[in-house]
Amino acid sequence: MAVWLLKTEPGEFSIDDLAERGSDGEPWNGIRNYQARNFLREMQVGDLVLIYHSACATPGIVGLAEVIRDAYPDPDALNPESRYFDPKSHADNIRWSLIDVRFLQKYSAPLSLKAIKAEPSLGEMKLVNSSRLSVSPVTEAEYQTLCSLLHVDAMGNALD
DNA sequence: GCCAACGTTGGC
DNA sequence: GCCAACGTTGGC
Repeated sequence: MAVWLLKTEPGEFSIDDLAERGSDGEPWNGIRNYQARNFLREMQVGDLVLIYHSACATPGIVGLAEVIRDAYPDPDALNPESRYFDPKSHADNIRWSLIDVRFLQKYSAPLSLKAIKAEPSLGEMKLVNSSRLSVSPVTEAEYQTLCSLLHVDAMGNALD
């Protein structure tokens, strides 16, 4: 089971919005970057997903989700009415993919980007050194360190 | 709102 | 296939 990190702007779609979706989950659409898309295609049902809030007052990791549907072609790419319309995609060749995720946890104490950057052993995180990538893998070691800083277990439950 | 970083596009 | 122009991301 792999661990990933997905960015979202809370003004667009926040961890609270994901929580409201409950077990139905949410299609994580709108990824329009090849590197990010390729990571999406590697994701599998059951993989864990750290949810990161960007472009907000305190950017950081705010919660945990899980993948509930493997990557599939993004129908928005074919819809001229969609903000995610892609004129270069065609019905027999859609360039973009998405996955579905569902809410697991909202951390009572989020982990800020500032705190992540302050931890030397997290210096190789894609989040840190490839800062514009909206979908990125998290290594097992990185995940353990993050959980430790968040004071949670691997399933996001608070440790006291 | 500024702007640095960087991915994408398209002319040549 | 190079690279300048352009658009987007996202921290600050």
